[in-house]
Amino acid sequence: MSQEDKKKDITIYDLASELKISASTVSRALNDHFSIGAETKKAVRKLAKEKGYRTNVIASSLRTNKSSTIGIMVTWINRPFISSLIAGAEKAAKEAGYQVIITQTHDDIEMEKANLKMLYGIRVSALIVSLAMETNDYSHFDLFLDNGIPVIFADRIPKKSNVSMVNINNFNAGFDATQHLIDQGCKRIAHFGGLPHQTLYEDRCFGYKAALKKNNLYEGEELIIYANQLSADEGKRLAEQLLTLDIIPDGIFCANDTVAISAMKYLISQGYNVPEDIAIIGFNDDPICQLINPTLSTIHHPAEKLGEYAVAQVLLALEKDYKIATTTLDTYVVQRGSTDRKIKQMKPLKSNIG
Amino acid sequence: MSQEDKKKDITIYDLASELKISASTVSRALNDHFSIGAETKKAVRKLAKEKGYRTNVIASSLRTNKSSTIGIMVTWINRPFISSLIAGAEKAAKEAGYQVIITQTHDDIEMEKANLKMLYGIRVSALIVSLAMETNDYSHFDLFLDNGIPVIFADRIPKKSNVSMVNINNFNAGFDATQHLIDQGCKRIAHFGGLPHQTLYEDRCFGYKAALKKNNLYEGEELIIYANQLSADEGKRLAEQLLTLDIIPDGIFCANDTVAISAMKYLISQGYNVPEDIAIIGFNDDPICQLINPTLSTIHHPAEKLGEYAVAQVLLALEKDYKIATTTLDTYVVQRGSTDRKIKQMKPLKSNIG
DNA sequence: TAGGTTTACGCAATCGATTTAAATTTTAAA
DNA sequence: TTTAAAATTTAAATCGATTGCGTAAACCTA
Repeated sequence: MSQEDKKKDITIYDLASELKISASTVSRALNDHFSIGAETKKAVRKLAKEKGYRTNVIASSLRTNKSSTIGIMVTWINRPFISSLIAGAEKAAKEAGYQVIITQTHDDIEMEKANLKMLYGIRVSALIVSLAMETNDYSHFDLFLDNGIPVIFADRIPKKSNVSMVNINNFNAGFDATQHLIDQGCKRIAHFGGLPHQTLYEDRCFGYKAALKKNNLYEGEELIIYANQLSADEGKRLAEQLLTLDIIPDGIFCANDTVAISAMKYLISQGYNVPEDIAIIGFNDDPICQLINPTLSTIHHPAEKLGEYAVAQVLLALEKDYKIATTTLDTYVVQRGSTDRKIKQMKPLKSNIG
Repeated sequence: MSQEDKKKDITIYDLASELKISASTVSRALNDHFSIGAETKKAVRKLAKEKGYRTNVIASSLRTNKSSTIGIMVTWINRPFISSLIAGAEKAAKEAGYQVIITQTHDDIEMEKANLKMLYGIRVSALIVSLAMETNDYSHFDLFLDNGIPVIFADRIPKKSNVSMVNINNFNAGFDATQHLIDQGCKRIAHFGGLPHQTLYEDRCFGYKAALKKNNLYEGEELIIYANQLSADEGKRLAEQLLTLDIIPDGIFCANDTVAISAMKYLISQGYNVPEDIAIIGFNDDPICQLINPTLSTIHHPAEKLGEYAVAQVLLALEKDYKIATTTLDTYVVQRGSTDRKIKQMKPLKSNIG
């Protein structure tokens, strides 16, 4: 296709000259401005439709310094709960007449910064962010905040209070997960956690500790093992480390499903029975939890709802003056095979380790 | 944050007036135009850096009718091989100085059209597309093609030849998968396929048939069962349907892993042994293949490479006049537990059904 | 040194939609 | 019939970067 063949876009000027009115009238008619007569509006819209007019959003954005686009910046789009979050946000955004643009940071701060610049460049109307794992300096978001562009942090939220956020109650979730293990008879419970400078992992850990304390169970720093990435590789590493302990725990609360599954596989390969010897509960309720054997108990993460609420906050911030707000959603335990000791106890059971 | 507080962006005019030169010179200096003196360029860049100047890509796009952004439109970002494709494309795009914007169609034609308009609206420089399942009319892409904006179809490609594409050799893949089952001793092989109006599924099916023919095995239309969505639910449905056949096949080639896994689970739940009674091979090599029991044999899909090649074609199309080209990559069989009959045959084996 | 080139830069138009302020037409009250 | 008020519409500026065209200054060459 050579240059000359390119179709030229229809502009408001084309419509204006054909209707023998001014471009400003066309613009206002298309935007349903009150000052334009009903007849004129109808005529403009009719012709616009006929001619296949499509507003040049670039020009519009240049003038208004806005777009009808919400940027979503996440760590990895292939994480099930992240894509659910996006799906929820897309749904809500679409209903409100907004488009959504997605970028991923691969958990890398530099990419986070680069994407941020890009999204700022295309003048997204608002931004929904799930932070990169390492991020603990938030100054690169000032570009948006200083310009009054709403930023909503979702799930991986920053440790500062003067920003809008949607998240889950990680403390309660950690507590519930641990309590669930306790209810299944676990006496010595380990925790595979994410880096505690991310509040969500810290809170899950706090919940875990609180449950131990409430039930008068042993707490010890050696029971908490941290993962940098919460990846499958890390899961194996953590499980290996777990097995070096003097007393092997009989329950593990993992900060995500990926680590839980990987650890479970490794422990089983080493001859441990799950849940009899070691019960395991994950976090997020990824679809894979139901596909493995034993199926993985986990905390259900309302990721899709989180996305919807994030957009709801965006819309509020866009309509009114910029408001700070935090929405916190609840989670619940999903019991599956990896912690289901009740049934097993029907049959004679070999005694737990530790 | 109220309106008045907003920081104003630095423009080339700000730089120009401070340096007492014209805005055009600033613009050219920043773009390294040959006609600008080295001294001037240095001074402009220095001040730009100091002042934190950031080019307004919206204004630039308006003027040039281009952006430095590549749009990627896929069906579902949470499919492992799709996110790999995106990762590959992002990597290649980044190296070439392009940004990437992702949208998903949820396999819905209307969303495909809406996203297309949006991406056109923000003047992406090029588009990489994996088609929605139902798409068999491609006229909505004319908006791009008629305007000389490169469109590269990836993986799910259209049934027309005058467009650029990157894909895998689905015929060979289907052949290899089937041949692999045959090599494992399967005599009667079923195929769970995607809708054949998508060429990739059609080709896999052709490969399947060709392998049967070459090995003089029974071919019958009842052995081919089509799925609309290739989802887990469908996988179960297809397996149920398979069990209604007069003679139960001893091997299944599934058009994706999701269906394969779901079908396998169902068959095992019905008392069949995999791979002894029925061997199963999937397609894509999703990570989950290694996590289930038995592990799933599959066709490795070079999705990430596909993404890289797609961007390579974009860059070619952008540099030169728009060229049509097709890149086809090879796949290979990954043998895992679900087809591993050789080892089992060491021990006495109950005879295959059918 | 006159005339021709280069080099380096500025002017002003342009991209298309929006918006302020002003002009025009219509309506309604006096 | 006037005239103020209301309802429409328009002209022109604007958003910020790019670019065709023009030109002054510096540099050559014969």
